[in-house]
Amino acid sequence: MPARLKDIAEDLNLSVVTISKVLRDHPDISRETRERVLKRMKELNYRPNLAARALVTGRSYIAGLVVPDLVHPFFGQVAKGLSNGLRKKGYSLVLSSSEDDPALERQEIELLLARRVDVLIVASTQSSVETFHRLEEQKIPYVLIDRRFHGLAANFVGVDDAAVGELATAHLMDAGCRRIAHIGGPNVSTALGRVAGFRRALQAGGMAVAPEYVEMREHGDDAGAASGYKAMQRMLALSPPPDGVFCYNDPTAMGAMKAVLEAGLRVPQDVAVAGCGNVAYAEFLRVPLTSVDQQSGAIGERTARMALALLEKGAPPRPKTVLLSPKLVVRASTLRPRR
Amino acid sequence: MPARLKDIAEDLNLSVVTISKVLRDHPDISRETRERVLKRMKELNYRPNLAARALVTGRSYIAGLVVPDLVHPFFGQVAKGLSNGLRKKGYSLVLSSSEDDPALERQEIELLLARRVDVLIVASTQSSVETFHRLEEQKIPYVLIDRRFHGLAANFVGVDDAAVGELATAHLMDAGCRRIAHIGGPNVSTALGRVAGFRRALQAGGMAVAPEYVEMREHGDDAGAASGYKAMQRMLALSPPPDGVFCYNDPTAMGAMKAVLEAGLRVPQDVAVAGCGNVAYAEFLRVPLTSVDQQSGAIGERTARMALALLEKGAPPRPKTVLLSPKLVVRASTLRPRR
DNA sequence: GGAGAAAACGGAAACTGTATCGGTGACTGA
DNA sequence: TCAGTCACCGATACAGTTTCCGTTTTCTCC
Repeated sequence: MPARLKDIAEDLNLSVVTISKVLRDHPDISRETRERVLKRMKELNYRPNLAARALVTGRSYIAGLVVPDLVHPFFGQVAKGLSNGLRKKGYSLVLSSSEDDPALERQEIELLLARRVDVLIVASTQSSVETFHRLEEQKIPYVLIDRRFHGLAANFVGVDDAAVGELATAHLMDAGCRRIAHIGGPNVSTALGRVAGFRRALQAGGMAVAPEYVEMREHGDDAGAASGYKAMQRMLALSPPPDGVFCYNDPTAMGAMKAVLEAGLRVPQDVAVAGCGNVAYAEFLRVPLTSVDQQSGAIGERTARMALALLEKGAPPRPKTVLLSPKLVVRASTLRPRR
Repeated sequence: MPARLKDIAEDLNLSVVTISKVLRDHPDISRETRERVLKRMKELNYRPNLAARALVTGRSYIAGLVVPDLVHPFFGQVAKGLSNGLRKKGYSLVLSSSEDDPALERQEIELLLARRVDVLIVASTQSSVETFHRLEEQKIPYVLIDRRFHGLAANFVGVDDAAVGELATAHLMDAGCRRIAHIGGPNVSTALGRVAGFRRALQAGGMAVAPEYVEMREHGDDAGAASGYKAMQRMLALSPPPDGVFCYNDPTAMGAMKAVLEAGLRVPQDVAVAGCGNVAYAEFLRVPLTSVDQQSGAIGERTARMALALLEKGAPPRPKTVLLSPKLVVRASTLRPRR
């Protein structure tokens, strides 16, 4: 059994209150007693029972994180940044994976609430905002990351998805592509934002958006590669086929690239490929992949900052939005000679 | 404020004890009261305060996981498998990243202990076993994963690292390589096991182990690619250079491959390359990479099983070891015509 | 009708820590 | 000498739940 305040108190003929005060650096303890107590604490290697503390203070010093998929490097990076940011203030991170299942996500959120987490951070797969309205009723501070909801005024940290789409598409146009396609993702804000940026960039460049060049696919991120592969195969059968494609994310882009190469075409000469996410290994791919960096580390860090601010300063009158600017990382998959 | 047992009790003119019993499906409650209580719980959407419960039962229903790096896909997969396995029994996972820093790891373990986690799961970066002896003194159940310690009898789940080395090396020999090199990792059990397997396979095949063909590198996993790149460059300057290389992990292999290609040599014809980890994108690399699968998903799942067994059945008299068999996944990077 | 048992419920302590407020003794200053 | 102040410490009352044991009521059966 681990030592308790009471044990130390008895050993030293003091009251638990005194020990507790030492623990919390309360001023009205003499230097002498403080040292005796600290010494004894060390000997017993005492650790306060945080569950007990949470019970009385009403603060658990736990943040809950719910992500759709831990294996996705993006969420891994976010979790890392978050964990590092929170650690400094003594917060722990409890992690839930929703497996891209809205029902499971709700259930996990319930569990986290039962644990009385101080703040909730979620990359949601919900299609409705009801869950979050409930959180607001109960005044649970929460931060949405990556994906957000139209019409829900919530604290949010993520990348500017429209800018992602614009950036990649403009770059493809710049690289000389004339028939630019898009392979998109499921029906969440990220995918919608990116395709919107894609359209906007094409229009700004005076190019039409051919409907057959746009395909939005419902898939988990893990199936991205297979999904991109199939979509690209279909597009290559068109005549004329696209000569550039912007993909919702990097796995999708990898699948698309595979389809292009298998069809006997070259990347980037025949079809230029750009992705999003800037995965660590983008450089080592078949053809090194041009990708839009989502700033995942920064998202984690900014989210930690926002979460801590919520806890320390209370909820701001108007929820804050942090929109990070994406950065284009150009590699061989779009590097083709200008003509 | 969330509802408490007391609130429900007062509303219904019952005692908290009764409500608590309903909550835990205790038999001695009439069907009628049970239903009244459940109804009221639903109305208030009551959730038991798990911190309070933990305090009295002494069980937090929390498992602590400490990994060196969340971004590494291996640990992401383990965390996912673990989280899924534990969820079924109502356990949550609190996550700490040690950033490959032994001191930080110890500190995080302390924090988890203060939270009174029921079980600790750690992929340790410690060089000494002292931390774990302390855990044993305090009778904290724990499971080591991935990396273990010579001379420490602890519950362990991981892959058979010697088999990893043997499998990859034997395969390279089989592919006709005559001068096989190894680029190894830092001084932890995984790297040591793999190099041991490497040596054993060579000896079993009647080949000598040239010291200049073996390089063990201290690096975090993130720096793996850079590290593999440098090591390979050095080896290619030897005469004769190796014609096959088994790398500690996939990032290292990617770096090595880059060095080979930059030197104007071909993979696999001039140098065959094998890695370990079987990362999701191995198929899409410059040359699709042959890799030994570490069974990361299975590790997570088996660890969850073992952790739950520890909690339900108590610690077994002798710690158990689960050694998973690695599987070789052959791709183009070692596929060369037999002569 | 009364013993005994079963069913349904509740009182009180316990878990470990924190907050609040009050108390004690020593010293100050007039 | 005595009120006032300060430094230090402790009694008590929680926080929300479980557990142990006890009580009350009803039922069964001879």
